[in-house]
Parts: sequence; C-alpha cells; structure tokens
Amino acid sequence: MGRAPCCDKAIVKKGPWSPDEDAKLKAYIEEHGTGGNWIALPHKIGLNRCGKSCRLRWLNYLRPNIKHGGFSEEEDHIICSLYISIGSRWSIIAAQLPGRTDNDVKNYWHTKLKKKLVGRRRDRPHSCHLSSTDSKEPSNDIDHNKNLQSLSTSALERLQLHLQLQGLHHPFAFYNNPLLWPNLLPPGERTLQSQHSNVSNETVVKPPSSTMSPIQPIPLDSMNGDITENFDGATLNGHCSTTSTTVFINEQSNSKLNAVEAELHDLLYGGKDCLKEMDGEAEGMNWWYLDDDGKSQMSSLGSSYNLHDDLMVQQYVLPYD
DNA sequence: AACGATCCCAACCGCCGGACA
DNA sequence: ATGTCCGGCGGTTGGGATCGT
Repeated sequence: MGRAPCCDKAIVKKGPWSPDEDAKLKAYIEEHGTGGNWIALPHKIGLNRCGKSCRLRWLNYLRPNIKHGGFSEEEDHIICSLYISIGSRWSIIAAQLPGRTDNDVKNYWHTKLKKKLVGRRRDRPHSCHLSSTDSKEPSNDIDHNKNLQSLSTSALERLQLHLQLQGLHHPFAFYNNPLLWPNLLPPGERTLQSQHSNVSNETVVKPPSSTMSPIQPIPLDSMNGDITENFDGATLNGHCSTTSTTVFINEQSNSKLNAVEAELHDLLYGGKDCLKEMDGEAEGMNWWYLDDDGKSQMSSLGSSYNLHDDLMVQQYVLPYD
C-alpha cells in the first residue's frame, strides 16, 4: 500500500499556471504567508491546485528576487565545483547561488553545463551508449543528448568532469589515478605507492584529436604535501611529492570505494552498453596517456584490466563506425 | 514555407525523512 | 513506539520554442 495522495489528482488542475492563478497565489502569500501548510493553502485561496504545485510555483517562479537564465561564469564554476564534490544535491548547490532555484540549477546543468564540460559535441555522434533507457526523443542515430542524461549521476561522468576541472597532474586525485581504484588492489587495509616518472615540472597533455578538450596544466609543485581526497563519502589520506604518492585506504572507505568502482566497472564493462554496441570490436573505453616522450598515446580497456602508471584521461568517444 | 529534429524549462511524480499526535 | 501527515528533494516528462534542412 502506497501512501494516500496529497490531493485528488482527478479534480485538481494540472499544467501551466495562468496569470490569474499566479496573481492569486502571490497576493495571498505576500499578505498572509504560507501559513505553514501548503496542502491547505489552495483551498483558502480558492485555487483548484495541488498544494505541492502551489509550493513549487511559489518557490521556483513567484517568490521575490528569483533570477532566471543568464548564469554567470562564476555561477558556472560554483555549480561545477559543487557537483564534482557532492553530486546532484541541487538544493544545496542552489543555496550557494542567491536567487537561483534548485530546479533552475538542475535544468541548467542538464541542458548546458554538462555538455560544455563533458566536451561532447553534436558532431561526435558515436558516443558510448552507457544506458539502455529508452529515449523520448526520436532519433535515427545514437541519441547524444539522451546519453548525456543517462550519465547524470554516474561516477563515470564525475570522473571525467573531475579530470577536466582539476587537471591531469594531480596524482592524488582519485579519478586521475586508476591505481587508486580499490578492487584493482589487494584487499584489506591497503598502503599504495605509485611512482611518478618522466614527468616534467609542468606538462600539458595535448589531446591527439581536435575533438578532445585541452587540459589545463597544474604545476607539480602544487602536489607536494599531505592531502585528503574525498570521493562520495570515502576518504583517502596520504602524502604527495613530485616523485611518489603514498595512499592509505581504511576499511570503511574501502567498502565505499568498492561500491563506486563496481559502478564504474558496470558502466565500463557490463550490461548492454559500450562493448556490445561496438559491432564485435574488442575494444572498450579508450584512454589517453603520456608516453616516455610526453606524447599522448591511446590505449583501450577491453576485457582485462591494463593499468598504466601514467596519468590518464578518459575519452567516451569510441572508434567504431 | 514546411516539416522534422532538437533544445529548453516549467511542472509533475514519487520517495524519503522529520515532526507530531 | 508507532503511524500519519507534510515538506523537501531529485529525477523525469510534456510541450512550446528554436534550429536545420
């Protein structure tokens, strides 16, 4: 048994609000406030609307000092940073942006920011289809936009966004270093060391094709010291220098990381996605990394794990077609 | 000009957790 | 301690607007 609906859906009006309804709701709340009971409010005003609908209309549209559209670069940055840190907690993100609503931020992210950051373009139709969810948008080709939506909360997406925002050369960043991915390591309390070699003091990874976004360099000096890296509630503690990284993963974080890695693994290798849509090709995700000469090289992750000590950047684009 | 494809955003849906009786 | 109500939240959808051919 589900809970009783908050209103009779057969009676209340749905759909876009009329100017008259807006005026009634606005006038009442400005004079009396919400009264602490949204469910009762429409009856008091004489509106044939669900209380939840009234609340949403007020919060997202009628409330004073609401800003619509025209997100600034600073707002973009805040949204991206917070999304990377805390995920799709839109209400929290919106709280950092005066005048913005969670709905606005959410819509802005899904329609513009995500595309901008992930760097996928309309002229790159052969993206990895990571979800089998159906699409409402008719399309003869792989639906690029739907693919992006299907990635909205995935660790994979956050992985790449993190790469793009924080740069490649932070060796401690969880996403940046596959060596930190837990099930690729011995189980239990773990101490991990990775060596950084052949890395100049400031190296820019140049993508091998024009379809990839350039990565901004981060001076290696900035990597020195003790750092704590958080990922979805898991905490990695350790020490960075320009030559090595030592990481400590406790059991509690380890289980969390295992779950995240499982999600990544599922996205990368499981289900009806990339590999099965590649027309039999034995390649999966492509990875770009620096070779000894500092040139970017491509490697693919197929049915087995091939780890590189090199710093890598992942591309969603697949080489099929 | 017409039509289909795609974008965009307001609004809805359903779940969850806190407050309260 | 338990059940119910309600607000809040994130995900999803519908449909108008815009773009491309």
